[in-house]
Amino acid sequence: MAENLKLSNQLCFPIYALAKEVTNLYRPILTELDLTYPQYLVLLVLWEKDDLKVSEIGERLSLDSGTLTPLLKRLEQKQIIERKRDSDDERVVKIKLTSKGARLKENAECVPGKIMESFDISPENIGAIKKGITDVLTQITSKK
Amino acid sequence: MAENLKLSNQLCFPIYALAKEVTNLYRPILTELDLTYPQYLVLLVLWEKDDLKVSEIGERLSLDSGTLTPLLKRLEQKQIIERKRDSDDERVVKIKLTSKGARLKENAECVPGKIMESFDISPENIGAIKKGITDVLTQITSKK
DNA sequence: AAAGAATATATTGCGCACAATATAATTGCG
DNA sequence: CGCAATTATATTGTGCGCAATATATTCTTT
Repeated sequence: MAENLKLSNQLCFPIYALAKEVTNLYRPILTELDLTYPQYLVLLVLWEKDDLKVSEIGERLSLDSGTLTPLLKRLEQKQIIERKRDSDDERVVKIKLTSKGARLKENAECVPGKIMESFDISPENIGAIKKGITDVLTQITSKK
Repeated sequence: MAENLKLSNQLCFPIYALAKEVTNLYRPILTELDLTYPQYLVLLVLWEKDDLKVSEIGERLSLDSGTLTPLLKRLEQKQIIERKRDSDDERVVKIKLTSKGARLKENAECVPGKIMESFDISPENIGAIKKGITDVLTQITSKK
């Protein structure tokens, strides 16, 4: 068998598999907060800086409007955010946390810790792995 | 702002983002073969060992029947595989490559090379990154 | 000021990914 | 043997993720 087509020789399959495992790791924890992992990511962005355009959230997370629009509408339905057209530029939709959305942050404080418990690795090793991953990531994305 | 909720301090976000970038990298290449990345993964498994149960493919790729059944039906429609109930145990569906599916392998030989061109990293570094990722992966999955 | 280009978001359609449930076949136990 | 438990796949429903396209607004150029 051609070596290059063996699953065990693939680099990308572990990346794909790990990403799935990671979101599975978050699932039970985030379900308690009635959130999905992508919704949680959007909130991480908003907790850091509120009142953003859809496109600004998209840039941060590499997600387009086809993904974000329905996701944001679901967050709106849960009254975690507000979507409002910008009066200065009616093309723009600004996303603002509601008070409920802002308060949710306190409940989310414990999430990273719970996740890290599953990673039974030293902080240094985590740093090294993260560096490896982000290096590959910046390389791929810079190539476009 | 609480440091632990900063996006830039997350380990899992780069993993999530990298997995998306990777499938985006495969997309134009696999589109030429009329395949998606998960379909390609199924074929990697079958090219290595043919005539597998749905569950055996699922174990290999960590995918359940909810994902695989429709995916395999699409591969069947493209006449790349055959789905047939096992006569010994009618609960089991065996997946076999068609001659077209077997021939597709030749056209796929070039895929890993094209992908690796996008990773402008030395083989040693790729190996190290892969090790880091698979280590985390086995750790998480062994914890269940 | 009007027409056309550019921009921002929304919509549609398709294919995963996974939980929950359903269906059908097989096995095991009394 | 007969029936409950188990096993294997299928179905349903929800939520991404992304390409392609649509719609609406703003900017540009003349």
